[in-house]
Amino acid sequence: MTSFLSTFVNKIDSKGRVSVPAPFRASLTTELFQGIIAYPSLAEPAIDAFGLSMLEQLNRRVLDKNLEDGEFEKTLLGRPDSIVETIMALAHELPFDGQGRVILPAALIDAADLDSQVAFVGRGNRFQIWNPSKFDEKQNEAVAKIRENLRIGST
Amino acid sequence: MTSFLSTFVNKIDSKGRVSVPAPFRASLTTELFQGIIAYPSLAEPAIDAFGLSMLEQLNRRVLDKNLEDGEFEKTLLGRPDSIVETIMALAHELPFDGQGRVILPAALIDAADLDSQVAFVGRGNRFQIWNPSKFDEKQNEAVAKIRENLRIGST
DNA sequence: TGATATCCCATTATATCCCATAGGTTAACG
DNA sequence: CGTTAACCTATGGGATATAATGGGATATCA
Repeated sequence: MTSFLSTFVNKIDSKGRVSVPAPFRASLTTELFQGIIAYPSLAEPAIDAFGLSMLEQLNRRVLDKNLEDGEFEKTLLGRPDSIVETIMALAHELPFDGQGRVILPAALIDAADLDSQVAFVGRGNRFQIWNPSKFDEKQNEAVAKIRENLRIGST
Repeated sequence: MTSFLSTFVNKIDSKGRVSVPAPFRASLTTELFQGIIAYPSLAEPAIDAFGLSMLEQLNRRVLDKNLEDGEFEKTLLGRPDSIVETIMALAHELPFDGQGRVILPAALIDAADLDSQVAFVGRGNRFQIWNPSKFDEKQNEAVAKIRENLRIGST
């Protein structure tokens, strides 16, 4: 099972390139497509990302479901509101260059409000890309909330 | 598994030609027919498209289903009202030119209300061609709906 | 033979390849 | 045990390749 851990902050260079942290790349060495799938998070101001096989798993599940229902028409018609279809349209295939960098498309830069530096945040089976200062805030809030709950629970 | 991802906006030139995005063409390199199958979406103001092998796969499944149901008459007599057969009649084979472009027939231009620019929208196992501004609306609605569901689900 | 579609070549912006360097870490070795 | 060597990661930049697009010339068809 591929697994993304820890947080790394890297620079976006003048050509828009940014190094994917080596430990994350190491989790993707077995992927056929050497690169990442990335799309704007629908829940947060960040980019969600993982390897191609994760996406294909999603895709195959949709197709299999249609076919096993005998509803192959759905493959033709699509389901305009399906989450998977919406994400397919938003997702980008970002290949690694020889040095393990990717170029983030403008749409993703905007969605996560990225600047010169980006934070790669491990989330287990996927990872996220954040504006480092926004992530700090988010993280502090999350930690505070957990501590608050612990405090209440322990009294 | 061929898979169409992301959204690309390209121009229709004065001769009616439009480049199919290189990543989509790359997903079709193994196809016998070098081009796309395209038909007006029955669900949305857009063009649905994929490679020939996907069409053949669907065709085969319809035939198999008729035969295993013992409904041989359907194969011989046809079911003019079946979705698959209706789409067969609406579909166009659009070959790539040397530069990977296709010419969209007037019927498809009309169906999707296309103008000088078109959006190629990856949908996993197929892709769509939209008027870019109409697609923006559609996509924004879809994202808003998903966010709404997330918000409700998380409370 | 006129209209439409196909082939071929040119152009420009962008992305990719390749090489180079700096810093840090690990390995090797006297 | 300390010093040197080898390596890897992140980063930078010049040269090259590719994608999208435009347009002239040729072929095809009714």
